[in-house]
Amino acid sequence: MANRRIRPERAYEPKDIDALDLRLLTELQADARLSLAELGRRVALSAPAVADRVQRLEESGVITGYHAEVDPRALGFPVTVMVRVRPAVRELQRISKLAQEVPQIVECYRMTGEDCFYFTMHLRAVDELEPILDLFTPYGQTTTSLIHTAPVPRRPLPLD
Amino acid sequence: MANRRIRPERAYEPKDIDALDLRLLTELQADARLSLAELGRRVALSAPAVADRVQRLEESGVITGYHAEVDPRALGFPVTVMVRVRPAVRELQRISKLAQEVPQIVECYRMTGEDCFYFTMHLRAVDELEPILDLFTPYGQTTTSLIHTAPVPRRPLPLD
DNA sequence: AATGAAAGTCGTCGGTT
DNA sequence: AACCGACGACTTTCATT
Repeated sequence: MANRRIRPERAYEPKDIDALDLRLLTELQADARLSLAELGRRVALSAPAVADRVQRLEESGVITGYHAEVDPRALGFPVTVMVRVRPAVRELQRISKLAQEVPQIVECYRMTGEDCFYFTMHLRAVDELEPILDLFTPYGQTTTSLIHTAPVPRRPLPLD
Repeated sequence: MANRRIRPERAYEPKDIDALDLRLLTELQADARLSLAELGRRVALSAPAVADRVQRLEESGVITGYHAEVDPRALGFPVTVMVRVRPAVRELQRISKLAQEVPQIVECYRMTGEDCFYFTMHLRAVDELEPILDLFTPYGQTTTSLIHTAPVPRRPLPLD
């Protein structure tokens, strides 16, 4: 067998993030459209100082993006589905690739356990479900759940 | 048994969203900090017109927020865990409540199937896992997976 | 429903502490 | 690392179409 060296992702390095950075991150997680001036008022810093810090957080990869959150139902996607996949042997890559190619899938993760993939998708109707699942069944066993409610809707990381 | 009337959430109503709105939503999903002026340039509309439309999308609940996305690992949460819960009888409410109360949990959903809750959390170390799972085990059976990678990192709803 | 113009606010840059 | 001041850009409001 080939000598496969495993290269772990760079281990966790606590970039030097201070309490002020955490406050800025908390504010921006709650409202990404706050002006730099308003952020400055909230943390008692001038706008240029805030701009510097935010730019540093972006460039160091702490902030990875700013996104409007939309309600899929309001946009004609009333059905949200979570699918777990237990892959057949040697089909891991194919499942990753398929997930990337199906636009209705808004996230897919690889994890430990038998069902080592899961993905979430938003559909215009339940009719859309079967043809999508049929894309995956050749390469693994799927378990599908319709999402009803969100006891905890997506919320920010607590940074206190 | 009491007469329990089930009130469904208001059925999906296609709010009048036109192609221009969808373009604005696509832009704001990709970059929530775009200025109204820049949005206007991209969709060939004046800044006040964009401001009107965006405000309408916010007030009608299509846009539910603007959030900075952060990398949990860069902030000292190198462990991401997905937990499914198969509740014991009559313990559904208690599980919802617990999920709300554990700050490391960043989302929790109720769904169809035997494991009818799932939640995701970010931890500073695997040591944190056991005490959190122990909060839930009195009320249901948990299945835990460590998340490795994201074949599809969170991405916007396709609105074409 | 969108535009153009005006007033106030904001982002950015250079220089300073 | 943060502040200040200045200029250009942006946001917001209002009158107009």
